[in-house]
Amino acid sequence: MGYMARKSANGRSGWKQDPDGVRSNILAVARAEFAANGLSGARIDEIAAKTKTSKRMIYYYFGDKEGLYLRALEDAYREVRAGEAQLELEGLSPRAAFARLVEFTFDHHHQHEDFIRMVMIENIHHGQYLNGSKAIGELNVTAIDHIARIYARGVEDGDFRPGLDPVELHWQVSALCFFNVSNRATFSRIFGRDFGAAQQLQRIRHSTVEMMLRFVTANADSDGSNDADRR
Amino acid sequence: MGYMARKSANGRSGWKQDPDGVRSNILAVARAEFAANGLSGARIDEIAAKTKTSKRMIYYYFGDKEGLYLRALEDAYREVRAGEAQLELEGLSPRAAFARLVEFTFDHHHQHEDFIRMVMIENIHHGQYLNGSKAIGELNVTAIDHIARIYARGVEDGDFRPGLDPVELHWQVSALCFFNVSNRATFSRIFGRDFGAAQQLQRIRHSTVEMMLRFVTANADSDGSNDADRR
Amino acid sequence: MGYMARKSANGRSGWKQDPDGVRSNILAVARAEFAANGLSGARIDEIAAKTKTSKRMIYYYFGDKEGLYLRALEDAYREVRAGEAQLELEGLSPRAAFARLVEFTFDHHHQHEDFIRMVMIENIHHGQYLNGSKAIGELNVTAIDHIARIYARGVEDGDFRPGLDPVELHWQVSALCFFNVSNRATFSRIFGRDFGAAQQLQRIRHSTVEMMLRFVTANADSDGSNDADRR
Amino acid sequence: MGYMARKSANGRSGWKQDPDGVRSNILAVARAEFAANGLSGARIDEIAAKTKTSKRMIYYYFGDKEGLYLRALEDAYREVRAGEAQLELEGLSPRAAFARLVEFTFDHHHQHEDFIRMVMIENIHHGQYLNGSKAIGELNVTAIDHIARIYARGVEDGDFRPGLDPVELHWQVSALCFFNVSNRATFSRIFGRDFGAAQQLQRIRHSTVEMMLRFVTANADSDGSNDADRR
DNA sequence: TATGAATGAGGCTTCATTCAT
DNA sequence: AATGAATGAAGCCTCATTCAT
Repeated sequence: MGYMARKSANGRSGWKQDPDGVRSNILAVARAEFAANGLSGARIDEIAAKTKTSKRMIYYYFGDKEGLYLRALEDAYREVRAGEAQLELEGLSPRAAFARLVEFTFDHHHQHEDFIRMVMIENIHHGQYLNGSKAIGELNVTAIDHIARIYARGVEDGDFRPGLDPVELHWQVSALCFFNVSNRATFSRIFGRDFGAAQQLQRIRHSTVEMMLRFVTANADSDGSNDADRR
Repeated sequence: MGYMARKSANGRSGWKQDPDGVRSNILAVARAEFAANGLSGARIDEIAAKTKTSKRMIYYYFGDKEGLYLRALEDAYREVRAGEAQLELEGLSPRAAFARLVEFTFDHHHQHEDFIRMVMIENIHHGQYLNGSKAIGELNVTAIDHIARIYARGVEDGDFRPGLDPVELHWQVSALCFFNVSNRATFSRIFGRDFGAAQQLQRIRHSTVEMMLRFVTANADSDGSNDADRR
Repeated sequence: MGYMARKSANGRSGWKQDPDGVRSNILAVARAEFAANGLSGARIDEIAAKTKTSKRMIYYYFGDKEGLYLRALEDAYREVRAGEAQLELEGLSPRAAFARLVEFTFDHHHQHEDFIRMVMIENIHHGQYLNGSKAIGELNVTAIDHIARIYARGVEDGDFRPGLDPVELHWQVSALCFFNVSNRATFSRIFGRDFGAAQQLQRIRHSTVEMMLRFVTANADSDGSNDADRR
Repeated sequence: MGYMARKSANGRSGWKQDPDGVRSNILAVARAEFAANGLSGARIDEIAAKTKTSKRMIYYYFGDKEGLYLRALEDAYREVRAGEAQLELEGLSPRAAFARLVEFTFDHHHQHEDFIRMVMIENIHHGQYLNGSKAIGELNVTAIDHIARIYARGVEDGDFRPGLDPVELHWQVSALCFFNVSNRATFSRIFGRDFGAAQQLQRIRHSTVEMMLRFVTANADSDGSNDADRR
């Protein structure tokens, strides 16, 4: 729609040409294909076929397969981060906000399997494409903001124990939520249980929230953090 | 080594004929290559070149690329499970044993990056090869035993709260330990911090143990598990 | 020639781009190679080498070896049927027309050994490729027309006996004419006589016409068709 | 059974070894495979797998694939000729004997599809293997005897017209009977009729006999053999 | 006589990419 | 901006055959 405006602006509305539309169409198809098959597994021909345009246009706009992959990857991050930005937590208590954040992350990951898969694929490639990306830097700075703010409020209130690192908290939440999507296939196979089933999902979602809350909560007594406590 | 014995047994050590040796040599190379490049990214020619034998023998023993991949995957599971079986926890208290188990899992995953990558790759393929594996069933039955036993002892002692599912505990430990290896590349890039650095690793390892202990510990008071507690 | 016209039409005769020309060139070469060596005996490399274009184009236009084979087979049928359509029999008496048809078939088969060989090869493959062909249906509908018309006229005139099936007549003519080409090699070897020699060919051609005429001719007396007549 | 005798003769009946048995087992399997798939289409591995012995033995006994093929081809001829020798025609009238011979040939070909296919395949190869065979000469001399004798008797009786060539008669009978098996697949496909169906087979069998009888029968009047007769 | 292991050569096919308009 | 035709390089795999015992 943004590009529609631009199109009519140049007074050529009868035209078939629509650069931005073509680009985003290609990107959407590419992301799905890369997510489904990996970088080397995806086929340019297949992507082109599912596109509204031709194979030649992919090269015209993205240079080569790796260029297309990188753009699709960046795009996936962009969309997911935009979704996360919607989250409204300011009115809640630190505990409630933190719980909400974990639940949201859990659900969000669950709903964006393509994104999860793109990240898996990029890690398979040792993050080499992301390392070469200029665009990725600006995208993720804010990812840590939510959790840092909530945690700070919780510590201030005396509800959360001090000394924890927001990035590590984010790391832990990510691990618990990401794994549930990324490793579902093998885990389900090995343990003969469908980890994608609604009920199972609910149980794990609940445990995840609980686990994170227990981790940040300021205990009256021991904090369980030193080896002496193992006894 | 089994085949070495056989080889020296027939007194013809200058000889080529050694099926088991050839097979395991191929498998070792294949695992490394698949782990490094994925299924479609790995090259049979490359694998063959790094082998003591020829490309032809790969087909002789494994049929095709997918057959080789599956065997390499099964083999990776087999080796990792064998390593886990070494763990001695019986003499320890439940808390100490549980902590030890988590540390072990963390370290073990860290030391077996190829295995982690094989599992990632298999998940990229939606677990389709593992689903077709007959051998995988018997391999993972015992994976849950350790944790189930420790947890049971902890509950008995009153140290751990009852009502938790050992498979889910295993799932959580796995998530926290797996993610640290699998997503290190992208996470490091995005947050500008090296999550593979020794110090960082130690911090996360410690937090992981702590998080799991806090999760299972029977609290005198609140358990933080219900929504009402969020307030 | 169709494509030559197109080529000169755009005034760029030095040019490579000529899909139809490339396609038909490949098909012509492929037919010859398949006819000479069979489906598995023919080599894509060999076909490509004899082509004006590259091996890659074979796959571009025909998908795979079997696709190429099927098209070559269809093409062989198409050409032969087109040749048969040239036959002008309307001015002749039924006997003369029938004789002419048999002679034509005999000569035509003789002149199109590649076609004969393609049909042999396809029968070696149990007709499986032809069974999968959509194009073949429309090609052969008219094959029976000539003979049916002539036979009808002959019956009307009282020259031919009624009750015969045009398809079976066609079958018999085909058998006698086809075999002469298809089995010449073994027959010549076994009976120590060159069945491809001009004189021998003439004798057999003559006998074939005679045999067919005797078969359809309405006899005044006995028709030789029932067992009682064997005596 | 022949070789069993020889085996016990050498007093080694406890042995597994049985050269002739192994040989004939290989040959039987090979013939079936070659007949089914052609020379280049057949697989040595496949043949070996269906054998009671190993692939190595094929090379031990037959040298190479072509050697095996030639022996299988010769064997097929041998068996078929032996079957034909069983035919008893002496007590019948020339007409009845001739009819019987045609019927027999028709049925015999129908029942020995593998033989038909071997001959087709050998013709695809321009008879090159048969040309190199020493054994084939002695096998087929007698093939013409039956028909020559019957024809001579018929001419003597005045029943058959003189001047025909027994080899050509054999050629015509062969053509009509062979084609029915060899080209059944394509013919059925093209004319949408199952030429292998029992009823259809009976009709063609009957026509074939009739056609040959009409061809040899001495007519009172015209014989339809010269061009003048076409009018 | 018999055999499992091994193999070089060559087959078919796919892939990302560029050409020429 | 857009395109159908064309392609070199390289991938996977199969085959008949031989080796060494």
